[in-house]
Amino acid sequence: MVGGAGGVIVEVEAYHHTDPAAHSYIGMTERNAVMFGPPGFAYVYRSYGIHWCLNFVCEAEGSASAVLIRAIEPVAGIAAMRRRRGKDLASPDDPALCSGPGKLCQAMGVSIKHNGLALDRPPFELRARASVPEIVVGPRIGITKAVDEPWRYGLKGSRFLSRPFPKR
DNA sequence: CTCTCGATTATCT
DNA sequence: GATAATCGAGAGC
Repeated sequence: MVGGAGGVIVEVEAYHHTDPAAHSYIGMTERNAVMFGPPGFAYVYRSYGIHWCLNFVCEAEGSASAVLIRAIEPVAGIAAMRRRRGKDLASPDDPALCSGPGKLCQAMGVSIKHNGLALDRPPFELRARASVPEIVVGPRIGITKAVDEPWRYGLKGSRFLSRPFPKR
């Protein structure tokens, strides 16, 4: 979680430098430089000029890989997140609060200030899951290249996914 | 409920 | 100047 607000990650997408849709595909730029650095850091960028997206830099043979956080299940700081979203969400656990890259970043107040920060120091707090949940895999969403690559991972049956996964 | 389309701005070519 | 790993509103079924 981030800065006292956050929740359980329920959906992610994998990217690495051989992926045409990844920012690290073309090569290192000023923006994605953190992806080429050591793992365990946050990579934050702007999408369509108005949304923030949060990634975790991962270790994958030094190949500039990262995981995009697509959705979380709100657990802490829900009131603060609702305030930041500026929406009148009917139910306290409304999936619309964090069911998407842009939404969860807005909810947790993630911005360019968090780019390149370590995930094991404030305001970040990364904790391991108590047990291994059931995971499903599916095609990725919201990109224009290599959409069919099955690199989207989600928590099976979660109501907080940005979109439901296909049956398998 | 599903699908289409416009908004908005840092970054890249 | 063109592009984008999205969101949300609004039209059409």
